[in-house]
Amino acid sequence: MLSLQNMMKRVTIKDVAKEAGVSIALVSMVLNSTIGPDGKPDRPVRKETAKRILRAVAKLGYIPNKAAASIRSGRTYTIAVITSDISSSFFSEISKYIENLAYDQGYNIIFASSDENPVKLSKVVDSAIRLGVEGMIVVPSPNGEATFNKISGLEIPIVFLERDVPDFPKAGRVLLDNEEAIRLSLSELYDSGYRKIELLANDMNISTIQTRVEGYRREMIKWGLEENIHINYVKNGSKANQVEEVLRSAKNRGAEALYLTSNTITILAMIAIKNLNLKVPQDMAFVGFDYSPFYEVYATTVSYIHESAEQLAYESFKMLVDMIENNADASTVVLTPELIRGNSSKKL
Amino acid sequence: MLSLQNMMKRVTIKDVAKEAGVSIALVSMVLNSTIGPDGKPDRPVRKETAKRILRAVAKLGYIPNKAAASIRSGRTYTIAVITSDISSSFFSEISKYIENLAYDQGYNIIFASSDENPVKLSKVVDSAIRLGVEGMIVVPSPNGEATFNKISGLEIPIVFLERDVPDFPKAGRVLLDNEEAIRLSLSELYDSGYRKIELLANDMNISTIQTRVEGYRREMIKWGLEENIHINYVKNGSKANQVEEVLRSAKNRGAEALYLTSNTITILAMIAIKNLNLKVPQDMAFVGFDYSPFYEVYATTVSYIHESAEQLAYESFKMLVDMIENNADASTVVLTPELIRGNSSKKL
DNA sequence: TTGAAAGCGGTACCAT
DNA sequence: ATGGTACCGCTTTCAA
Repeated sequence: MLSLQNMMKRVTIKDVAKEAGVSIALVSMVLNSTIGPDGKPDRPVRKETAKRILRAVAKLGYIPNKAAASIRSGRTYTIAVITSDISSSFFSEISKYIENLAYDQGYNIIFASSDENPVKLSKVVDSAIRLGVEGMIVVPSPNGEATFNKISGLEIPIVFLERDVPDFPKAGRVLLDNEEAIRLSLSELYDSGYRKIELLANDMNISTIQTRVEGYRREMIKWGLEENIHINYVKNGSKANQVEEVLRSAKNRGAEALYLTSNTITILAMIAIKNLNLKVPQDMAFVGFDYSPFYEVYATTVSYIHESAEQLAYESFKMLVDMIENNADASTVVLTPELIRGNSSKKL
Repeated sequence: MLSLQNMMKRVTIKDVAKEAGVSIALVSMVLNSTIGPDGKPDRPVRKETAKRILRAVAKLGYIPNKAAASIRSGRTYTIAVITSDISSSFFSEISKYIENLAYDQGYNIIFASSDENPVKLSKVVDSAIRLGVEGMIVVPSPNGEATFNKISGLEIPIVFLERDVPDFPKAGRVLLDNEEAIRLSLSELYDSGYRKIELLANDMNISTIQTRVEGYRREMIKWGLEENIHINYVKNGSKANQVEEVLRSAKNRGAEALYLTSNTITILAMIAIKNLNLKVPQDMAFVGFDYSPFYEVYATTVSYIHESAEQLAYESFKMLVDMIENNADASTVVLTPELIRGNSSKKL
């Protein structure tokens, strides 16, 4: 029966109308009617007719053209999800959850990566706008303010995920309680007896990192360990061997433990530690940031700050849809991190 | 200046035409003109006028509505990429390459995961069709034939990536030379002195796995090792502890090495081996399938069959675009695998 | 309960 | 080199 469709032009609403012997307006009505809370369709159509139309739809294999629908209705039911890198395990996990949520609610998702690059960000955002996205969930990359301004200027709702951009009243936010994350991470190391705790961070202009760096400084000072403060920046996009250099120096000056400030940097540090043949936690202890499946194959079980990808996905999607459909005000959701204990931060 | 746009309706081609004092037809022309090989625009428009139009575009911040364009032109410049799981490292790497290629050529990509589930596959495909994709790159999941038939029935070009579906003349294919992959993998183990080589595979109804299983059997027989043939199937979606069970039995019957048939199964095996405290390669040698960043954090360097994600992405995208734009016939590209040697298959 | 027709934002053809 | 206008497939009044 599929062969009937072969070589035929795509079937349109007109074809369905003709087949069912009704007007195209009626077909549209029937196809867009939903069952209301009272159990009946929300459109006044005779059951008979509706059935005839549905039969025609099935017979012809009609698939509505969303583009056509959207230009008239003004709705595209499409949102963009822009992370720094869809191929990163943490963000791709979030993406997957969002994808599934969207599916269930009839939204389409456009995924894109900013590559932490403002030019690329601007390009992908433009493309999303051309496609008519109704909202965006974005993991802000450095120096993206101009682009975010553009989005706001077009009145497109935006939700910042996992990283904040200051002075942006119109954006929703789903963030981690960074102060708590810092406390959890550093206390774990401190309580295990480590004192020479160094920080490792990506050298990126995003507020999340700044907060984490400041928090580190504050905690260390609180413990009277200002002497031991060492903040190591690694250039964004660095490979493991560059991190090895950093760790070698740290080790030379007696570093015992690492406070890691992001998932990316955690993985790089793990590789560097392995390549330097350092034993964990004896030669170098650490608490990582965010779960990664990489941990499963690592020689030592990893302690890390856990933020739920599923919750991040759920909150951001819900907030965005609320902004789109109910014109809800931008709000901020702060998630509480959790410490997962492995051997990488164990007391010696 | 952005504030000018605030609270304004989205600017359309009409506004640009008015601002520039020309007709909308001309605006469309100018915006769609490309620079030909002779260095001049391929549309006859006076430079002066063109400049004026472009200025108006910039001033108003005009962004064309692709949906509107597509319903008239019939082109959406959108393709779907459907892998088994975008959050898997191998496929997300491929996805990223395709994304970048698409960008450069003005195509938009819709990503989706089939979750190796025919029902989910059918859903994501329907949604892609509604969005008007002009072609699809798909990693075939088990029992997807009905869905692939539907796509073909609609005359939508399709390229199968990395896995084959037999009896599908209309689909393009970008595959690995499986015979060569099998030879490379098994010879490496054989040449290193391993004889009790067992196979580990996902229990999935896809031809790629069948081919690899048959190849294993053939090679083992060729070496007079039919006694040692052991094919271990692991249910799709299994966790590492289920693989541990399998490996425990294998070890008990004296298995020395594993021939791994996919990236997923490789990672599961690596985790299981680690959890069982087996030394690699002394207690258990293996050759993995496809690169994964996971290898970087593993205690042993990993030997694996390498297929280039970049090449896979390039070939499949190129083929699909050729089918879309030039009505090219479906063809098959077979990529040659390479063996990357690590210590996991070293001679003892 | 149903149909006619306007119109969404563009593109493509035909005139000029 | 430029403009007029039909038209793409659908939704949305409005009238019947």
